[in-house]
This record gives sequence, structure tokens and C-alpha cells, in this order.
Amino acid sequence: MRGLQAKLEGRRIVRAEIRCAGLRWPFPAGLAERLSGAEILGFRRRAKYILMRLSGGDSVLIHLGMSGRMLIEPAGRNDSGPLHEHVMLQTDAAADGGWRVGFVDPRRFGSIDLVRTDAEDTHRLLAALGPEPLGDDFSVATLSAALAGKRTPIKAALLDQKNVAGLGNIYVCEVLFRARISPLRLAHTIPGARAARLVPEIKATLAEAIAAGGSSLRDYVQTDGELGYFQHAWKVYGREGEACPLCVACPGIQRIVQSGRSTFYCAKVQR
DNA sequence: ACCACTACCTGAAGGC
DNA sequence: TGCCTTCAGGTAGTGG
Repeated sequence: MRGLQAKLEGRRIVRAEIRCAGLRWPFPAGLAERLSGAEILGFRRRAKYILMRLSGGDSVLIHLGMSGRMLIEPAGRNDSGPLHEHVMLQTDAAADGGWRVGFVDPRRFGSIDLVRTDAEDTHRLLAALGPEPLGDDFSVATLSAALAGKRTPIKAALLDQKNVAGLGNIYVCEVLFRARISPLRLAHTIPGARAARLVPEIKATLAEAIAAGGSSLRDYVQTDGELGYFQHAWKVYGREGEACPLCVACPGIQRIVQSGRSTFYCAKVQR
């Protein structure tokens, strides 16, 4: 997001190449034509979506799925880019020579759609999303209300984007560990003292992740091989069998499967 | 209504 | 060495 804003805001798209019919869903009709010639006015994030606002009243709704990334390089290359670069935009030369923006997504879980800027939040993918965890709308009171009466495990409830938007599997594991709450505990037992522990940990974990430049897949190596990703700070995720950082004589970090997803936790610390 | 489970996709990693 | 299987992730849709 920060790189996108710094390099692309105020620039005009002079070329758009669409190299496949779609990813998670088909691309909207006329995507290349509606991108070409538009000025990039700004960016906004909502949950795991990026919204790129264009002149002309369109916003581009982008989801990076799990393996997607936006590759920004100085313009000049005329080849088809790296493997799995499905969409490529080029901006005007201006003072810096322009940029080549590639949407690269090997596993094709990402998506790109268009939505009218004045109705962004009514898009079917955004309409039902819960509050932004870093916003004022997300509080002990609102999370408690969302979880009240739910018989599903808290792990699944935090992954449900209707309750809180933007948490993925890794962050939910980390957040529950930091709040010392068992992932198996039913959601309706969280409101109250446990929610009071959980909410600050959700905010702190996401704030740290954003400051560190985001997360990365355990099995997906960035092409630049750059280190310094948030994964180095994971306390439980991917650490099955390792010692729990908070207790000495416990059996260590366990891996279980909930809702078809891996959960990592310490059964002694998390209750 | 609520909740659990699966399909979608590709590449990495592990087993034989 | 190389083929085959398994697994990871987010979310819409299905089935219970």
C-alpha cells in the first residue's frame, strides 16, 4: 500500500494488458479499456482488499489472495513479465520515467473487479464485512456483541470476516496465543474479560504486522528474497513441537485442525 | 439460522 | 533422480 501510494498516486495509466480471462472470478468486461487513460487518484484498504480510485468514477477492487503481489518496477520492459503476471499496467513517464505495475498471482486465489467509487462499500465482496480492527468501530463492546450466542470456536469466529475484517489464519493463531485464549473455546464465552484481553492484542498484532511490511507465506519465497517479514515474529504459527515461549515445562506448541485449517497453540498457556 | 466442510489453484516439500 | 502425494492459504457456495 505505501509503495503503491508513493509511486502511483496522481499518475495516469497509459497501457493495460490483461493476460487471462480472470482469477478467482472472471475479470469484468472491458477492464483494459476502463483502466487505460484513467488517472490514479488514490488508494484505500478495506479488510484484505485494496481499492484503487480512478478518475472517471471507477475504483479497482483488488484481492491478493494468498500468493498475490503487486510488482512495481521502472517502466521500460516490454516482455510479458515474470511467470503468473496476469495483469500489467504502465503509468505515464512524467518526471520519473513511469512505472510498470504487475499483478502476479501464482495460485490464482486473487481477484480484480471494478466498482463505482461512490458505491465501493456496496460491492458484494465488501457489503457484509465486519469492522476494521484498527478502527474505532472495533472495540470490546462490538466484538462482544458479535460473538454473543455463537457456538462456534473462537478460532473460526475470528476468521469469519463478518465479525472482524482482515484477520487470516496466521494472525488468528498469534492473537489467541497473545491473549492466552484457547482456540477451542466457544465464541460466546469470550465477551467480558476475555474480549478485553483479545481486542488490544488484535490491534497490536495487526499494527506490528503493517509496520513490519506485512506477512508472507511460509512456503512462498519472494523473488527478491528479502528478509524482515513479520513471519520472524510468529510465536506459535508453524512451530509445532517447539517450546512455548511463555512456559518452561509444557508439552510445547501443538497443531490441530479446525474448520479444515491448521491451528497452532499452547494448551497450557491458552485457556 | 447457524455452522462445518469443500472446491478452487499452484508450487514446495516429503516419501518411495 | 524423479514421480506422486500432500499441504498451505481466503472465501463463496453447499450440505447438514
